[in-house]
Amino acid sequence: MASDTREQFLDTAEALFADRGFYGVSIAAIADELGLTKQALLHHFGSKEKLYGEVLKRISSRFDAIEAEPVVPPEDAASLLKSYLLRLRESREERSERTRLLVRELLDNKRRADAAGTWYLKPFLERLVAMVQAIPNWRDASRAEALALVYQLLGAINYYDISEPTLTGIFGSETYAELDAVFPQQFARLIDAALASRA
Amino acid sequence: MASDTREQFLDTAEALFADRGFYGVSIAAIADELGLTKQALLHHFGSKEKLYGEVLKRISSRFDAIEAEPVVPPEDAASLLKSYLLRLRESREERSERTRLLVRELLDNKRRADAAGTWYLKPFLERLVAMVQAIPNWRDASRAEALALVYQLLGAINYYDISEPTLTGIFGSETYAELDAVFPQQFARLIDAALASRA
DNA sequence: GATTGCGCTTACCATTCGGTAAGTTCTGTA
DNA sequence: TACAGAACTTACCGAATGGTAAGCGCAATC
Repeated sequence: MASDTREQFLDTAEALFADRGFYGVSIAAIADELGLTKQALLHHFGSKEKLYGEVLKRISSRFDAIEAEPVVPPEDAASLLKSYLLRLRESREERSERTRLLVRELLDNKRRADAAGTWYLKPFLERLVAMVQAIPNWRDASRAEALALVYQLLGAINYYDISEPTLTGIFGSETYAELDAVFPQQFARLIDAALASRA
Repeated sequence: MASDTREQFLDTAEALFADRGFYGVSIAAIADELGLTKQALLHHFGSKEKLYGEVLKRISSRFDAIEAEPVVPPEDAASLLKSYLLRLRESREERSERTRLLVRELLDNKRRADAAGTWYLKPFLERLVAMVQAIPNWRDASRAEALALVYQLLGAINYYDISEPTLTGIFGSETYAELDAVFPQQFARLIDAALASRA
């Protein structure tokens, strides 16, 4: 059960980093969560930076796993992309923590470019761009155009994902629930409209 | 020149908080930037939290300023919203710092809900929702539906805004420049398509 | 049955953190 | 010219930070 502790450290570190950010979490706080001392953590990971790096690495590998998923029955390219994006959205429950961490990394990696040198998003984005360019309307679109579209759609999901506390704060939890119920349909319409926008 | 120093503190604090986050910046670092001591900062603001609160307040008031801007010639509601969103996007240069800070606040305000109790985004969002509901196609849309749309469009912009370092890191600066050139047109098309998506 | 190495702890350290206390220097005012 | 208050500074402080050093218990190995 040696690597079990390691895995538990990575789990709670991921959760806490997502919640409070790199500088907002002390290694002692992470260890406390497991009833261990911070030196136990340092024993396994060497330093806080390395722990953070391993958390990112693990997320990266999970992205690859999503990619590798069988992409359901071979439909036309447009509905393939659509179903992929909708599936991405549906997995919010399990994904929101990762999204928060990812957005924090987007904000921070200018300063800590060394650790982020892995660019774990790259294959994910490439895959999406390829899916867009497989759609007839978009065949003649440049890579940049396809990427712009992809990024706008991802932004629509991810920005919403990190806004739950703020939105409930502003509008109250019942209005937020209503919003959350409506969001997927609206997003589906947005995808359709965006993909059709290119004559 | 008394309030000048105050204003300078707010400026550099805003920049540093946007860059590194609340916990990533010490008040000493902010003061150093101006060649002053952290006690000078405390003299003006009392505490780090209060300084942060004032930074948010100032951003909030700037949002109101954007709102209050004359909304150009009275066109139809749809192009009104479109031009507003495009103007919002165009001001990215001056806005990106604010966007980063805002996104950090979206991520953090669950923990620091007291300071964020102002919900400075509310009037801004309300205004956008009203603009959507003024559009014929969207007149019968629920508030939640309109809000979902608004939030998706805002997400498309803001998520992109905070991704510049990552995107240049992944694709190189020349590809990013290409992407950045294409983005506004693509966003304009996204708005059109989204607004038209409702029959 | 001694030894080795892993998982972990206690003890400790220098540094940095936000914040307090007590001046000092300058400027405007009566 | 005396005084008040604003704008700072130097000098601290206790707490928390990330990290080092050394050792303890225990299981596996020879």
